[in-house]
Amino acid sequence: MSKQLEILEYINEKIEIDGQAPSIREIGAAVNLKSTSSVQYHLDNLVKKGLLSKKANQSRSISNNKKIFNFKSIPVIGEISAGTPLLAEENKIGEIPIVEEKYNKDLFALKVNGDSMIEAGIHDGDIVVIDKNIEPKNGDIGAFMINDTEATVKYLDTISGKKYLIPANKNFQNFEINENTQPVGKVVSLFRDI
Amino acid sequence: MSKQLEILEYINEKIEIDGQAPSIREIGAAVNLKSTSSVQYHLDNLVKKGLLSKKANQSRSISNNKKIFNFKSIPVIGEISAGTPLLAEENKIGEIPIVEEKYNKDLFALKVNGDSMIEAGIHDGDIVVIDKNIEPKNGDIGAFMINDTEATVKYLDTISGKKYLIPANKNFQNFEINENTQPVGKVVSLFRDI
DNA sequence: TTTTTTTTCGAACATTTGTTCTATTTTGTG
DNA sequence: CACAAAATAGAACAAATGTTCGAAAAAAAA
Repeated sequence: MSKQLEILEYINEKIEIDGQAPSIREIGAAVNLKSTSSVQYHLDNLVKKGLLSKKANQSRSISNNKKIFNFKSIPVIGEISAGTPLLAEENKIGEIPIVEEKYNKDLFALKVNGDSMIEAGIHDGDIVVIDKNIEPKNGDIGAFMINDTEATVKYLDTISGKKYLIPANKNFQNFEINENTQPVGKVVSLFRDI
Repeated sequence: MSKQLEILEYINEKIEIDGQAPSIREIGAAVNLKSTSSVQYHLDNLVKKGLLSKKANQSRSISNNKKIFNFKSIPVIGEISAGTPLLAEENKIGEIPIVEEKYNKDLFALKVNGDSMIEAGIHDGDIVVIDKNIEPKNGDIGAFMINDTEATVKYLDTISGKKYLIPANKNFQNFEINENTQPVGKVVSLFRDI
């Protein structure tokens, strides 16, 4: 393997493991180059090739120029303990990753319970991502809090002037929205482990 | 805001933006502390509290001790260009994030085309994650290459001794596996934007 | 107020680290 | 082989950086 590649791989590995780039001398030691200038020589070439960046006169400032996919994570909410707010830490059962472009701070995820939405392709155990920032409109799938104790995922629609939560399952009944039903947000995506 | 918090936030911000921790003097300049030892004083306390870590005598080695969710990404394959291998770079239409614990190098994702699996809750446009490392068994949902030109997602099962690819849609027909049908892997999870 | 504790400063020092220069060695090529 | 190019070494230097100490200032407590 060429020295250049060896250096590149060592740097990437070091950044991955330590979260910090190595110093010139550390690189030299790792790839068996006894002189810092030998390392500099290869670093210069790697920078010229556009494979690395570094700041002048700043220690451990090497960074690789890979296209970076940045991910954020959002909390996953499971069963809701009585009397706790939906997003309380104790209801959290995990985190799921979201690409940065889709992320916003009003996103969270809910583990779906039951088969009431199975005809919409939402299965028991699926995790749905909800955007609190988007109020579900007629025809949307949304998350709703009922009596502050239960979170449910349903279609929202208006029938003869009245608003209903509508399951996607013939075995379930529509539920007329009352003052104890609060919209939480719109379902924007879905995850499933098979 | 307390100096300690101010320092903590500056460090986190700096790491986020630069991908590299600040030096003691940079911190001092940012939070208005004229002496490096004043900064050290607060850093020591933050380390004692367990909020930060740092390596002795190593520049820019401060790291925050947040619980880190590490994410990896896997390629998403769209339409397969004729004559190209399934995972060819030109067939790639994006990346999706995967939590590190679930990740392995044999994972990739496929954008689903059509409604043939809709009764299994897999819709047109969904993205299914496939593990090339797991050969689909009877009853599993798997990805298969047909004639090296088309990737399809179907149930696999044996009927009267013959192996079939079985759609989850009454309007589609079973397809008997022949020598031009190659299993690619098992479908292990699913993503959908709604 | 007095006392104690917390916080800040200044300066000096020791390492670490990046930079630059020239010379030597190795490698590739005609 | 002779020559040129690429790669490595060595050393010296400058700058960045972490560390430590004692004293002063500020804030909190008694």
